[in-house]
Amino acid sequence: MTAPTLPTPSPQPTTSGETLHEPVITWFDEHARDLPWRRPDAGPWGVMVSEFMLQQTPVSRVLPVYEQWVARWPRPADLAKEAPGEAVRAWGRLGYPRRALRLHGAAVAITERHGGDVPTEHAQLLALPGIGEYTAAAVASFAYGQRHAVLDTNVRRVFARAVAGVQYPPNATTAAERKLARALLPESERTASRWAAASMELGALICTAKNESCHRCPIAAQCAWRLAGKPAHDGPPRRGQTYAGTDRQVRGKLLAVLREAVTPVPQSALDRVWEEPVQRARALDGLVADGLVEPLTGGLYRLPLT
DNA sequence: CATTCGTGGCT
DNA sequence: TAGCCAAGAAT
Repeated sequence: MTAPTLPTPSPQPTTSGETLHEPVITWFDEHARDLPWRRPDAGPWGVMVSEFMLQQTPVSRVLPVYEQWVARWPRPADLAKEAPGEAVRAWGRLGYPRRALRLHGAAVAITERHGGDVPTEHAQLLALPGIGEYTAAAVASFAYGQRHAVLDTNVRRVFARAVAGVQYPPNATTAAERKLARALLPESERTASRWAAASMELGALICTAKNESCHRCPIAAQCAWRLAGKPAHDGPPRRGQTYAGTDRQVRGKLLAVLREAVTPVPQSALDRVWEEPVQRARALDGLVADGLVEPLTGGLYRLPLT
């Protein structure tokens, strides 16, 4: 606190990991949300279930469904022995129901190939259906405390602002971002996994896409974007996701009917969800092709039993 | 590398 | 109100 006898650092990289880790982790220790998948009793399977559900889906919507899932299927083997359609039904209205199918498939693979335990190796996780670069790193880091660059949309935004000095990261993850994430990764496993969770939480709570709260940010003083006067994003506008009138909307309506049905549904019932017959048929075909819907003889449909 | 794939709350 | 946005993966 006194006598700054050390020479002023002024390092080459304007933002080193050391200048970020400590304040962000300290902030996290104080402000982290108490989420069920962060509690010790969640275990690797709970972490994995949460990661599937959180893909493109807000925490608030995941919470109730997560609780139901882990209560009903406390281990991968419990889910594996269910019909895949039950996973789709229990997915409810979380969206992107293929995730439910993939999570079920991952549970089957874990049961068959890994003795029922969520694998610990990044490469093994990556080989499971529905697990990509981000989720593999997240599970390895959050569930097993390993040292991985966990690069989700929140972390990418934090890096874009704090380090690159721009408002938003590129549309798709770039090699430069991966390189930066690795360079900023703390040396020790323990610190690296905390850093992963902390930097993600910072993006989710403080360094948000809109209405960011710089006044509460632990690294505001070093943030390149803020220091530059928070310039607005320039370049091509980011493609908005349209929804109304798309096949996705039709698929959603079709699947909603099938989720509610206890017995196979006749074609006529599905026809009522959408007027336009060509698009309706295309959407239903797509669901069948994706394995989300099982066609039976006699024009009946149901959620997949196998 | 660009698209596709749900859903609902918020501004 | 009509976008905009939310812990991506697969193709």
